[in-house]
Amino acid sequence: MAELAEPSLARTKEELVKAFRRTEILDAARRVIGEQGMHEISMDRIAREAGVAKGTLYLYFQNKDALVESALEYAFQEFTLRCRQAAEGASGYTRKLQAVAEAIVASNAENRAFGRALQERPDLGPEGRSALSERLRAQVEPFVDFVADLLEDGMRAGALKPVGGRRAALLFLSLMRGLTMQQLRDLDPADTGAELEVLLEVFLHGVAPEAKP
Amino acid sequence: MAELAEPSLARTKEELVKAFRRTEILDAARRVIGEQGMHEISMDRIAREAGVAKGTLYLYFQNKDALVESALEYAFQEFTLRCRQAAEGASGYTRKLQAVAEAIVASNAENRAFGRALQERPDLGPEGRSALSERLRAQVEPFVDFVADLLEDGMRAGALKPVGGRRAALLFLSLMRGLTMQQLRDLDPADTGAELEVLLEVFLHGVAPEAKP
Amino acid sequence: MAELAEPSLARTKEELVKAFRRTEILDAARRVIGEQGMHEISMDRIAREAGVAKGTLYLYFQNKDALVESALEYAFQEFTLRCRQAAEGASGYTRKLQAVAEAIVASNAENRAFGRALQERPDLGPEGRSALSERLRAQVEPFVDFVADLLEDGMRAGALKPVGGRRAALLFLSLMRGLTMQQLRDLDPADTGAELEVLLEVFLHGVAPEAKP
Amino acid sequence: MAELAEPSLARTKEELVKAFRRTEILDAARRVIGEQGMHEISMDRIAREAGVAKGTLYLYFQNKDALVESALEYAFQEFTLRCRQAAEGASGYTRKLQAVAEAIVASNAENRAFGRALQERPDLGPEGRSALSERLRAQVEPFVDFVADLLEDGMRAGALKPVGGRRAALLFLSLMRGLTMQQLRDLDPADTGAELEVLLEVFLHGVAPEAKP
DNA sequence: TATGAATGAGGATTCATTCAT
DNA sequence: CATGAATGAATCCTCATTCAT
Repeated sequence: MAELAEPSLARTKEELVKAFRRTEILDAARRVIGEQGMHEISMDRIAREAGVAKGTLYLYFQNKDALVESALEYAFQEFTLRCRQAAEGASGYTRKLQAVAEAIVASNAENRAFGRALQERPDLGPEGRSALSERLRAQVEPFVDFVADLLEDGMRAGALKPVGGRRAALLFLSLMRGLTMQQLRDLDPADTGAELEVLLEVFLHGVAPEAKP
Repeated sequence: MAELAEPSLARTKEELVKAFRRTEILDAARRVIGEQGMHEISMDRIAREAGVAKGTLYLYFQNKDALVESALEYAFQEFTLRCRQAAEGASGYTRKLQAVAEAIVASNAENRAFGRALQERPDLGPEGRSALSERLRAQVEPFVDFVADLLEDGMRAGALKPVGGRRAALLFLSLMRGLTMQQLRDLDPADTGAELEVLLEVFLHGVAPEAKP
Repeated sequence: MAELAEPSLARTKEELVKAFRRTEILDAARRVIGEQGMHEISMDRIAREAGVAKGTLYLYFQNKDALVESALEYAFQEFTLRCRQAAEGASGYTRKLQAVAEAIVASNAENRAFGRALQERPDLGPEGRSALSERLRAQVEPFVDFVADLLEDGMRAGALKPVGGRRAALLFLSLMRGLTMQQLRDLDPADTGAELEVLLEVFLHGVAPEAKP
Repeated sequence: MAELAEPSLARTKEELVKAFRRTEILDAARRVIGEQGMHEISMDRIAREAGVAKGTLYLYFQNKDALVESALEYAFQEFTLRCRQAAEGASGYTRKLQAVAEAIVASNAENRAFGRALQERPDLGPEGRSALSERLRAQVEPFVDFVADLLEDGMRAGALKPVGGRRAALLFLSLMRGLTMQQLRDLDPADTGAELEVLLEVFLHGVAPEAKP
């Protein structure tokens, strides 16, 4: 019986190894992207970072585009998951929002690739609907929707103006992106919390002083 | 006399011609950046667009990076000027802010290079303080300050919460960048106005419904 | 006893299996050569066609050149055998020649590898006396001699001008190669018979002494 | 007036230089093909042989295929021209044929590329109708026709059996190809003349109607 | 000063071959 | 023995930069 089981076990083991290697490469690619940006990376550099030969990359990915794309997808998946988990772990619409915001900040602090990708995606714009774009968009859209749903829950609860969940989500994410880029550039991690607080305050209540009736 | 004057005139004329050529090249580069993005451009393409030989580019710029950098600087200068003029042409802090926002949107609609640059700058981040970064930052900072001043005027007049002009400016510009990127990607120009209105509303008053006393 | 016998039997069996595998690989290689030509084939493709792993090929052949060479040798052997059998099955010099010609045409129709090899051998020429060349020549020469003998039989019987069997054989085979290549390229199989008839007519009546009544 | 003429002169000079370079590269490619065959050549090798940088090749040819194709075309053109001139310089159908045969032999002796190409063309066969094939075929067909016309002239004069000029031409060229390959391989140049004589003898008396006394 | 032909370093990709399992 | 993942040398091609004219 053990003998019968072995092949399937072996197959599973090999698949695990294969999946592990793939992930190692994606991790390496993510690191390189984080350091050099999406546009300056070379297969050589990724291979060195991953500790494999150049040719090996082509065993796991059809070509450079596919590899980069997968790496971004992978980075984004992790990022998304983290944000969703953060939201689940909090109760109340405002706290959920704050949790997501903190997850974004933390993700970015640990892994620059996502911030880079957010910053550099070259495939936006009408002429840029490349294959790369398609797969990434398939990741980005659900995430925007997730934030939008979060905000719409708040609206329904009367905690939010009815500006439309998706619009509000995009505005919120724009603000977060700005913070992310400050982080990438020069922000002292210690200050990020304070900045985030201001950001949420402004998002929720605006910069104008409250009208006194 | 004409003969004596000519050399100096010629020199002046030559300088004019030289400056003109430089601008022509920068314009061409800006167009190419707008079309293909910062990372896909080639010296060949710029030369063709500018109607000069490839070698000529190196008479006016030390290398590709310097040329691209100058082109972005140039695009940014024009953009900045336009925003300042818009602000000057409006009275009252809120109207000034709106005017600036409209100038940003219009700039972007007419010239994609600036939006592209905003989107793709690969040189941010601590390790990315390349020569390119330095010069651009020298442009970006004063512009942020300009917006910050605008907002601080509002604060002083009681029209703004005291969140700090610079912080408020960065938040505002983050929101504007989000809109800019939507524009680049797919936004119907007709809708941009509506989106802008929502954006300003949120920036000023937030998404939370006003507290009812 | 069975146990004692087994090892030798096993060895024999293994040898059979080994020989069989070898032949399978050669067959696969021949098919691939027939489809893609000698120069476009890859070890990968051969392995896939043979249904074995790439590494296995190296258990049976030292390297790609040796494998390709053996495959051509193998194809040529079969071809040669077929021609010899065709000659044996016919009586009379003219009929034998015709039978050989038909065997060549048929071989080529069924298996393009030989025609391909004939067409593409890159190793001819003084500087090209590669290892590949040597082994193939060891196959080609006897075949030319076989045709030469056939023709010399005819000469001896007075049915042929005394131009020398080997020369005549080479001329005959040149003509046949031309027909083979027409076949490879575009010849309608139905027309091949007619072309062959013309070919033999030209060859025979050129070399046959004029009949003096 | 001289000044007006100059630019056009300069242009002509540059064009000459350009054409010269192109020819130099084609010559180099032809040499390399002659030495290593069509399939083993690399752009590196051609560049070295031509004494230019690798990149330079791409100024004159779009890619490797285009270069190889042009080189074969070039080699074939020269070959064709030589054969036609040989035919014009001789009178009488038999002498013309002999002159062409000698031109073929001489071409091949001086320049192996043509023989190689004849030997290796990988683009024959139904599946091989590549772009390369098209251009080469456009060269080969007229040459076959030229030989066919020559032979048909002989037929009309009664010096040839009516087997069809094109068929006869293909048979003749098959025989010549055989001789060419012998040359490439090992034939002593001194013997080539004798072989050629036999070849013509066989070809002619095969196709010539039998003299009826 | 302007040109654009020439350069060659650099990058993506393929594939024969090896070797640990 | 058989496997097929891993390797890395080899190859095509691009493009920023130089320099003779």
